[in-house]
Amino acid sequence: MTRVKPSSAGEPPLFERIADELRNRIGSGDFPPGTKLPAEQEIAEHHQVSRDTVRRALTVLTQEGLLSAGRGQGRTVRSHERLRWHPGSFERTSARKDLPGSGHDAWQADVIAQGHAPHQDVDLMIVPAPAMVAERLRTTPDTPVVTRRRVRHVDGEPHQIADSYYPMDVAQGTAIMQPGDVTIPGGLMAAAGHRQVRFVDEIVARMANADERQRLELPPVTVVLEHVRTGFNAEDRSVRVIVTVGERMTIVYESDEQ
Amino acid sequence: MTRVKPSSAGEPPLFERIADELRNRIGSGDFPPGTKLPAEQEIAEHHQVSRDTVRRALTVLTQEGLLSAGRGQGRTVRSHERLRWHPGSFERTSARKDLPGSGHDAWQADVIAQGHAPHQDVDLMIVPAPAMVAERLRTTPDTPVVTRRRVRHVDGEPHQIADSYYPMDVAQGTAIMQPGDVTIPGGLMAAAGHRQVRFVDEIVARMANADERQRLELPPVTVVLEHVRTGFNAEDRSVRVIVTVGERMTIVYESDEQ
DNA sequence: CAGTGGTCTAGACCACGCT
DNA sequence: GCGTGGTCTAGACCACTGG
Repeated sequence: MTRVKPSSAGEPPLFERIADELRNRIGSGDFPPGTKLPAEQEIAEHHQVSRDTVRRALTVLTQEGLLSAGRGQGRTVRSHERLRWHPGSFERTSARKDLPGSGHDAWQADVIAQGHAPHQDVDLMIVPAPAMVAERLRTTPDTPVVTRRRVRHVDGEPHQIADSYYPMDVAQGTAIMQPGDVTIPGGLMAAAGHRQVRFVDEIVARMANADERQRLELPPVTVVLEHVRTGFNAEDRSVRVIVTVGERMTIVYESDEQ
Repeated sequence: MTRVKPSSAGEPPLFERIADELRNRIGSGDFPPGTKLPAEQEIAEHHQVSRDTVRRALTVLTQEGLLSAGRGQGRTVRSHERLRWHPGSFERTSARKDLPGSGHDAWQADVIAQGHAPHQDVDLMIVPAPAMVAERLRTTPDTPVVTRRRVRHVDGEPHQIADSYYPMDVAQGTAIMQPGDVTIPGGLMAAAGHRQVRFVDEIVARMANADERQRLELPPVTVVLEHVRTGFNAEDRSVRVIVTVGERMTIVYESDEQ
């Protein structure tokens, strides 16, 4: 049944119809998350099409984030839950959310509130500034900058990258240079004597690059959200850039209530 | 030259190396926007691989938004300019940006400021509420709602979709029901007697669906940004949902200066 | 080692745009 | 109508995972 007719007149191509059918069955709960799909061969015989046609359908669904991939593993329906992230409240309410001594920053508190377990790995490095960062820190590309590279995990799975970049002179001799996952009440910027009084956020959708695919353990050709926050101090100098990249997350901004 | 070696040991697959090479040549200005690439056959012969392998490389680049596609048209390098959109300022500064009688709303002013020509098509319809909208308007799916469906063009090309949804009782008998591209100083909500005092924005990256591909004239499998704004009135009732979907745009939020 | 997905080929036919 | 990209097939071989 559900037999797909060979490329009939005018209508959408075979692989697209197969993709649509599978997408519907996933969406309708027919194939709940965790379900292992039949092998490509099997689906091909079932629909009376070539294996390659089935592969094209499955590739589309994989790129949409609905299926996992992997040699020798078969294909599994992924959970489609999206974690909500509130970058707007990160700075403003940090004083309230950072329970002193609790060891939880605003992101971790946010994840816990959504019923999941957060965890992050942090690497402290000095690197030549990537072009995008250099531009925002108003310096020349390849100038050395301090970066704290974070991979944030949720329930043990890598979930988002959050790399922050500081000019050398800002970071030098402050808590910013402290390695590991440190939580400082009031935030690293304040500890460094640079109160962040203003920020600009830029949000973009794009494909993950090779580095991101590796750090987040993503299949090839995956869509990610990129959020770049540039922070300015009281002298209106940009003193920090935070690049956050994640798949399957929802960024949430709420207007100030009045 | 630039001859790709046949699938050698351990290293990345052929099609990926070809994709990387072309991506670099595009990025380095070797193939500036507007350049027409050689035909698939030609590239295949040049690299001594099958046409299918070349197609896979080109498909990746197309999905990354670097190339245009199309039967009988060849492949062209697309402009990679991203338009900046400031949804945060849309509501707050609308009073300043809506020059009375100028016929320009905040979005149009934003586009003009970036040196481009805006234009929008508006359709007024009454439709059953899509699940996502129903949820945010706190009603049941398929309840009739009023929608103003916009396609916003930049320099004559479709650029983003901006569909707003209102509960029937809110829209009834107000300027919201006025067809066409109307610009009302102060905004439609105010004209309808519902001052929007608070909003929640949700931002997601995903693949374009069939409807969006058609309205925005996108190739299959394209990444889009989706921005959903839910507006609340003084009684904290959600009275409007605006769904904005666009490719190659940057969403910008700026913190309030102090 | 059996089964699965990932890469690659060679060829066929179709649909569409351009000139 | 020619040249282009889009779909589809059949088959080969490889790389990885799991029992």
